[in-house]
Amino acid sequence: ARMTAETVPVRGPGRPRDPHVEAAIVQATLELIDEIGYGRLSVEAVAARAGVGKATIYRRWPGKAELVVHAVATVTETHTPEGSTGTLREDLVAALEQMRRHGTTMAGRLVTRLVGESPELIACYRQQVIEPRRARLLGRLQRGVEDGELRPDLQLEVVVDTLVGPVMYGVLVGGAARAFGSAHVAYVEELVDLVLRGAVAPSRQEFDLRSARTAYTELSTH
Amino acid sequence: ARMTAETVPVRGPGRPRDPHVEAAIVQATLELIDEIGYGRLSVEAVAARAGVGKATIYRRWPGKAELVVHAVATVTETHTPEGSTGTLREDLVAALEQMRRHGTTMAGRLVTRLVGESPELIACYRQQVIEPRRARLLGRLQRGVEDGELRPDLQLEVVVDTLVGPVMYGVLVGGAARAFGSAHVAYVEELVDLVLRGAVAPSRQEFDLRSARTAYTELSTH
Amino acid sequence: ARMTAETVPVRGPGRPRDPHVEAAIVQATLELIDEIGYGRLSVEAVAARAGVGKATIYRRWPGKAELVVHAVATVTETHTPEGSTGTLREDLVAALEQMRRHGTTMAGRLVTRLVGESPELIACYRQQVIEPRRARLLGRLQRGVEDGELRPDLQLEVVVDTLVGPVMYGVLVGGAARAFGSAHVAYVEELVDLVLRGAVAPSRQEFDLRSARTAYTELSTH
Amino acid sequence: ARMTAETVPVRGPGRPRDPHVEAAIVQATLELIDEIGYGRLSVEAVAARAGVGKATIYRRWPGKAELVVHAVATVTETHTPEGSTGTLREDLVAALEQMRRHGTTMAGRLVTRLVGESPELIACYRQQVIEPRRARLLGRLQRGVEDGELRPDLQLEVVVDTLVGPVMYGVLVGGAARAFGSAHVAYVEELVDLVLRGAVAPSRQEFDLRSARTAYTELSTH
DNA sequence: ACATAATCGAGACGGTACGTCCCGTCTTGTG
DNA sequence: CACAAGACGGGACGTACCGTCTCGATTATGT
Repeated sequence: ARMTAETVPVRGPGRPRDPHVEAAIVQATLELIDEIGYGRLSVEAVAARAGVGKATIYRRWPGKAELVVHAVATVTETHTPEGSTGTLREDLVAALEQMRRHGTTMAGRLVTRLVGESPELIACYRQQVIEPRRARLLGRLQRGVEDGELRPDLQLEVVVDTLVGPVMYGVLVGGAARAFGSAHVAYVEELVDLVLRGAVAPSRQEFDLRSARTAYTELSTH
Repeated sequence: ARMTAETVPVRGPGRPRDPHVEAAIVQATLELIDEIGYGRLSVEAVAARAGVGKATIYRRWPGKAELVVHAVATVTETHTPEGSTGTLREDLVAALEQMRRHGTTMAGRLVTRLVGESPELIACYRQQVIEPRRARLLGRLQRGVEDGELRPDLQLEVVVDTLVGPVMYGVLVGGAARAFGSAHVAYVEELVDLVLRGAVAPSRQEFDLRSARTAYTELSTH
Repeated sequence: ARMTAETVPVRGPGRPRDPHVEAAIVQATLELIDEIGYGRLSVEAVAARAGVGKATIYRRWPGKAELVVHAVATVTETHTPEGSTGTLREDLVAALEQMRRHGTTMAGRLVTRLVGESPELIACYRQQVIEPRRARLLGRLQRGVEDGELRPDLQLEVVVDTLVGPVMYGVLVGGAARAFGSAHVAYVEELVDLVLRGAVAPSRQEFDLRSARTAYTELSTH
Repeated sequence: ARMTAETVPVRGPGRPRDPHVEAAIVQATLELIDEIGYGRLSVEAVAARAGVGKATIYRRWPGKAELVVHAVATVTETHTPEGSTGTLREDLVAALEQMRRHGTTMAGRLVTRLVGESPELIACYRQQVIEPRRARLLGRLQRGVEDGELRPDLQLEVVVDTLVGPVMYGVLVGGAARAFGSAHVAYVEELVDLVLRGAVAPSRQEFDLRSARTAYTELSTH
């Protein structure tokens, strides 16, 4: 089943779809999720608030879940800072920190609510939101290998998971990230340090990791 | 809101509640969650499958969410496997592997369906299933520190997350674990090796990690 | 397909249907047909006015058409004057006149609107409304034959049609009954006289028909 | 409300209307009324079957009702059969028989579907189909009176109804005509005989009716 | 023994929302 | 302009469940 509105609408005959209408629907959806939550949200209410017929919504998305995923993804997609100009460590921390913070925003919490709705939804969410970020992280790690900063024998896919997994798991279910105050960047730094320590090339060990050492230790004794 | 059926039903006059009925309801609930998911599950269907009147369900639980939490809690009451007697690496791999396999059982699939549904559901799941396992892993790591096997300056909570997170995230959402065939133990081994490499005390590095190195590499080139 | 609510509800298990509810629905239906017509009538509006859920209506009737037929039939069924105590001519005139007037009442106009909706509806209407009246007329004619008042060689079915047909056709489509003021009983009398003149036994001719001769002639020159 | 397409479409500038299009629409309309009835007919379906845009229909007729009236009127434009050259009885039987048979054609079935739909529809049908036939019958009866064959004190309008009513009522709703097989001409003959017996001048009674007496009697005892 | 009282299955009830079908109007691009 | 295609706001359709409420039939306990 189609999961999202076609991004390029295949200009056929007939009146073309009004992009303003789509924007209004997405806007109304986001507002309503924020106000009453996913569970209580109804397509009927979305249509009413957007000043739109129900059929206009169902013409674009198969159902409520897909509409919401698309709406959330719309909000999410933005803020994709391109370049990575810092240290490897800095870039990883920045990317994960952004991911972590995303989990605490409205949009992130929405997604949290949606994952697990159905296999299709998970697939949709992965494709739209997760994979791009994984890919970006993967690219940065690849460069690390090329620069001789990381060991050449790493399974980078696993390394990415080892970075992304704890953060997203913390967002979805809650682990140390919650227990020790996921609001703080120190958690992410500790995570990156741990993984990098096992990932950097032996010759660089001393050089790259001597930073941000104390922050988390101090925090965790609060 | 009350979350579970009263454990001791205030023995008074009148016909007592039939425990077989409760069992049938829970069974039907679990089956239906597994088959069609929480979202599409209806109390009506549960009643029909259990051969029970709707009122009989509402007499015990305030609503669908509470029923489901109770049912899942019933299943996931931990059957804690015995202690750890192997290497640190062996023990970690074993624990994570069990966790990963759990995600493919019915109970595990149930959780997948429930993640993100509601704070109560997550809380229940964490308390019943996750925390015991985290605690066990944490204990094993602590022993590793005491044995001098692991660095003494580690934030063990973060280390636990770094091990549990990727596995559970793979189960719930799918990452490299899915891409490279999460069915294989090699994924878990690669993960443990990566983390341990960053976690073992410098003096033990050479000693502990020279194993299971090739398996994953070979697999991933299939 | 079932066409009407079951008259005797086959007392099974479960909560029995509330007869007050049915009455309210029928009442609301009749009111709304009267106010806005069959075409503009909606089950939704009926439910709202009756203070009833839509499902409660659909539990009893398959759809709008059947509901309306039942409601109209309810109104119609009443006013079935049993005995026939007058002359043959008087009884026939009375019966047809009642039929004609019925066509001008609300209920009658409603039926007019319904006939032609679908073959099923016509069948339903015939069974519920027309056939009983035809049967009554037929019975009266039969008595006329037994009394020696009518010719014994008549096809009474055809005679019934010859009496009912013009009246109902006038109601449905409009003929002389409309053109000459269907509001007046004289049309029916003229019709009965014409038919009887061809139906009475030769020996009774002079005796039975010498009445009500002039009324219609006078009217038609208005 | 305007009822038909403009007959002369105000020849101005721009592309003229395609007459083929109009024909296709009318054809599709008639087919669909015959197949699913007026109630279930939709402009959308008409457009689809005619291979035409909806706007093209609404450009010609204000709505569904008017389209249908126009389509039906198109079909029923009377192909008036020639005069009457036989006996009074023969002519009446022939005229009514033609009417009866008409009810079994597509055009006739269309009318069945339309009766009672709306005042406009009935008016259109009466004007287009019924009145010409009534007028013809009336004329023939008038000649019967002039010839001294029929009683001079008859209300001929009522006599026409008494002949037309049963036949049309049988076609529309079903009476004895259905019960005894309206497919047979004997029904019409019995009807005509009954009415004529009450309508012929006393002096001619013996002379005119001694025919076709037995046919129906035999049929009805099958 | 027998009334009392809570349970059970079944299912009707007033509602809310679903996703679909048309209505009649309006934009497109192509003759 | 007319035309096909089809999007649009709107309204009703008939269905599925919600959580509540009778029903009649059980099944214990407390007299």
